[in-house]
Amino acid sequence: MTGAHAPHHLDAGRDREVPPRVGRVEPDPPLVAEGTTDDPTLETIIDTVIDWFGHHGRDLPWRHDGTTPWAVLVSEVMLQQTPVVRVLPRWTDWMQRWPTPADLADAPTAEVLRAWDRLGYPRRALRLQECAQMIVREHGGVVPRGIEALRALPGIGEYTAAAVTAFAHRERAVVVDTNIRRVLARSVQGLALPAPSYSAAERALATRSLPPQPPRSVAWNQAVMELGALVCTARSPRCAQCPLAEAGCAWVAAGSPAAPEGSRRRQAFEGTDRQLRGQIMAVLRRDGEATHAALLTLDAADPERVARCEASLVADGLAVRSAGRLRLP
DNA sequence: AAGGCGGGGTC
DNA sequence: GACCCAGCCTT
Repeated sequence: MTGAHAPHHLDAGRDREVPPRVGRVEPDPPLVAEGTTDDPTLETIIDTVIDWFGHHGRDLPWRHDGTTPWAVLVSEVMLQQTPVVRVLPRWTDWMQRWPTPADLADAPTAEVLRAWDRLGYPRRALRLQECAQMIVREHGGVVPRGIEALRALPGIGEYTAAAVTAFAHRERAVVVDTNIRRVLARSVQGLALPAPSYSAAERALATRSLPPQPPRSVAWNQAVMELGALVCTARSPRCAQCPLAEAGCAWVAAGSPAAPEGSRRRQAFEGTDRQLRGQIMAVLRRDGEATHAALLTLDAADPERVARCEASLVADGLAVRSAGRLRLP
């Protein structure tokens, strides 16, 4: 890490001169890579969004020049379903404590779970440590290159493999997260929101939208994700501040139609096993262990549920039984 | 394709 | 109180 605190435009600035204005300011590279396009509207969108990122992108620490591929991978895992602001302090502490895969591989798992704190989905912490161990054992302690090798690591799926390829290795990758899905759904497809489940058609659209070569592809990955996070948000999109509103956004052009009345029932959380598991893990993080009797007080009305959750935590490797108590592994 | 899996901020 | 968040994994 250089320690530099260059304001904004970190990645775009490093990868490519930011175009001074909307529109094409230089010829594109030959369209050799699969999934590229010569659609002028799409080209305008790409240049516009990259330019916007140069001025408005956040100065996030894992974007700093010199951040190791491992540190980028850790950030991506932490960011799986957890907002940036909550990840920031945990990531900083984590990387200071365990800077390399070998460091994390050798750490006591109980300490790993404690350091994960309340980021949620603590199975991710277990998988991250397993991931570090696999990197040490099978890749000489170095984060491997290539989507296939990355996806073989525990906890690394399609998105994270692509994100590590783009943001750590600076190679071309089809990165599609919830932000990018939403920006493409609106700006290209004219939809208020993407469909609930990710489709092959969306993957094809993202592939088609991706510039043919790095560093421009990487700048696009980063910029479009940031636009979705800061401007083209799920709930109240800030279209007045959006560089695409008058540069070809299909949704705005269509009059920003509302989403069809969605009956997507979300899972409830109150009263679920997921909630109780979280409460049990909070006790274990604090005390290291707990008796069954103590855990029963978390839901005195339903001892079966407590027992079920304890058992599932053990089955997941998040806790172990020892001397009649539940404790961190 | 659907459902489980945390936790907290926001509207 | 419902919705959302740089998803992954199993069924």
